[in-house]
Order: sequence, then structure tokens, then C-alpha cells
Amino acid sequence: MRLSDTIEQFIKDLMQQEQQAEIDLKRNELAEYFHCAPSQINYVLSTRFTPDHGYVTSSQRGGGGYIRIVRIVRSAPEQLNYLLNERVGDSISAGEAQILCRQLAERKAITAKDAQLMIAATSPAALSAPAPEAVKNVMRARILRSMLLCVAQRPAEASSEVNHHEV
Amino acid sequence: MRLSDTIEQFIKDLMQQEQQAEIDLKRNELAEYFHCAPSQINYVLSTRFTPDHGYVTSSQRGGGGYIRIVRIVRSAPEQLNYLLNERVGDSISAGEAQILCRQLAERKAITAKDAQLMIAATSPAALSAPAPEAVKNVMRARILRSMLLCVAQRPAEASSEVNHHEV
DNA sequence: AAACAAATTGACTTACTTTGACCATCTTGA
DNA sequence: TCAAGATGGTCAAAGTAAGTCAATTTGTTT
Repeated sequence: MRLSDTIEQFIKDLMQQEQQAEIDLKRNELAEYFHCAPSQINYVLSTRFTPDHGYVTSSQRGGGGYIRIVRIVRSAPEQLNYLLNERVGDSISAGEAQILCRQLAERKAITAKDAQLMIAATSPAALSAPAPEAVKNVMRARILRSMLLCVAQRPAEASSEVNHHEV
Repeated sequence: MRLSDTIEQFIKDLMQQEQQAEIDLKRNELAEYFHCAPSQINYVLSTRFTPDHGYVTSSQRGGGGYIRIVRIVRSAPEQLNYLLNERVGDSISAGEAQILCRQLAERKAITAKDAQLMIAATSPAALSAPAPEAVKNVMRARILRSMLLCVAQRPAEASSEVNHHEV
């Protein structure tokens, strides 16, 4: 078994056994534990804990630094993947983004307010900066992607957002 | 937990428990209490109690010297207005945007979820497109501004932080 | 075996925190 | 008045920890 696979499993077991959808790790400790280069940990993260795999990671450098891994629970990973990879893709127009956000709200995958904010963030006004339309569409896609991942990461809301309508 | 975080929390707890928007501290006493260099206190102030964080500090040297921390009090509309017209401006970094959004949530001008969404929309990941940092900061400012306007426009929420009845 | 893909490593970079030496300002008591 | 003492401020260096990238190695496929 590859070292990367072992590390992947180790992390997943940790999350499993702590019943947590979120876990904080110390990159250097992990690397030492597995007798590997610290950057190996980054490799594992970037090949096995991506949004496509249903995870989002973040980190903090410096003293007391950490790597945080959050498993996306709010939505089925496949559906999110569809949205992210096929619907949004690498580039999307303001109009398409708006339609998508409205639909998500209508299906109660996100709240009406989330939708407003997401539409505002991807509106022509928001991106009326000095850049050709093509570049703007690329940025829009990234912004939208970023917000969708954000929504997917947060825990489901109590009563309102019942789980039949997922992102 | 980092020492700086501990000190930050300690100060906030103090203000909380005294129900005061203002507090005077003795730098050396604090440093001694936490067994750290006095300048550590300055570090905490300059990274966690800036105007962006919603605080203003002042101090007095010499005998009977002190450090005074005052929490800025503004209504939600005032705060939004200030950010839109004075603070955000034409260009803003991801870090600054994050601090401002967190601050808005802390003041309950927006919900914690709105803040997460706004941070996601202005994060480095969201704008990791082919463009120099300066251009990205300009775009970030427009995106943030667009979202702030969106929030400012929607009707004031009742007692809504609690969105049990979101639908 | 050649070609391609995946994994591993390490040098270099960036980010955040802690510490300490030296500086500036204010109060107080001869 | 003014020197001594008491504070706080600044800044740069050291310490800690994660990120990037490209070269190399290992494994798989044809």
C-alpha cells in the first residue's frame, strides 16, 4: 500500500473515530509519524481531500499552525460535484450565475438571502473591473464555486432546511 | 492555543464581564500575568484590536501609565455605511475583507452565515485567477461592495439571527 | 521496453508568533 | 528644575509551521 494511501486512511479513521466532520492536524507531526517529507501531507490533501472528494481544507501557518479538514456533509458530494464541475465549470456569465442561484433557492438548497448575496457577488457590477469579459467569467466561476463550497460546508440548519432538498 | 489568542480572549472577557465598551490595562502587569514579553501585548493589540476589528486603542507612558482599549459602537446601518463609503474603497486585500466581514457578524449587522459567504467570495481561492494582485484587490473591493449593498438593501431582520423560520 | 502516471523528496518561500534590545514619554521627588 | 524611575512603543531577529514547485523515483500500461 502506498504511503499516501496509508496517510489518507489514517486521517479518515481519525475523523471516523472522533465522530467529527472536522479535524485539525499538525503537518509536521503527521510527517514525522509517517517518516516522510512534510510536503507529502500536502500531496495527500491535494489528491485525496479535494472538494471533488467531498472535503475542504484550510490552514494556518506560524506558531500554533494547523491543517483543518472538513468533510462536506450538507449535500451529497455527487450533486455538489455536478454543480461545481458541470454546471458552473471554468467559466460562467453573470446571467447564468443568477439563474443558477435562483434555482438553488427555489429548490431550497440555499436560502433566499444566500442567493441574493451570491447573485450580488457575481453580478456585472461586482466584476466591472478592468478585465476582458472572458477573464471575468473565469473569476465569476471561481467566486461562485467558492461560495457553493462555503454553503456546502456549513452544518444543515435546524428545521427549515430539511434534507430532502440538497445542494 | 496561541498565547496571542489567549490574551485576546482574556481582554474581551474582561470587557464583557464589566459591561464596558472601554477598558484600561497595565501593559507590564498583563505581560507578567502571561509570562511574556511586554511587547507581546502590543502585538496582540496591533493584530486583534485595530479599527478594522472594531476597536481603538490609546495609551499613556510614565508613572501611572496605561493602555486603553475602546470598542467602537455603531449601529448596523452606520457600520455598513462606513464600510461602503470610507473603508472598502477601490482596493482591499483578502485578509482585510475577512476581518471586516467577521466584524460585521460579531456586531450582528449580518449573520454568521452571510459573513462566511462574503469571506468565501473574496477569498484568495475565489480570485485565484490569472491577474496580478493589484487587479484582484480592485475586484475584491467591488465584490465586497456589491455584497454590502445587497445586505444594506434588504429589510432589517426582526429578531432573526435565529433563522428557525427561514423557509 | 517505452511511455505515461503517481508518489516521494527536498530546497526554497511565505506567514504568523515570540522575544529582546533599545527608544520615547510621563510622573515624581530632591 | 531636573534627574531618576516608571511606563509604554518600535523594530528587527529568531522561532515555528505551512505552502510551492520541480526533480527524481516508483509503478502501470501498452
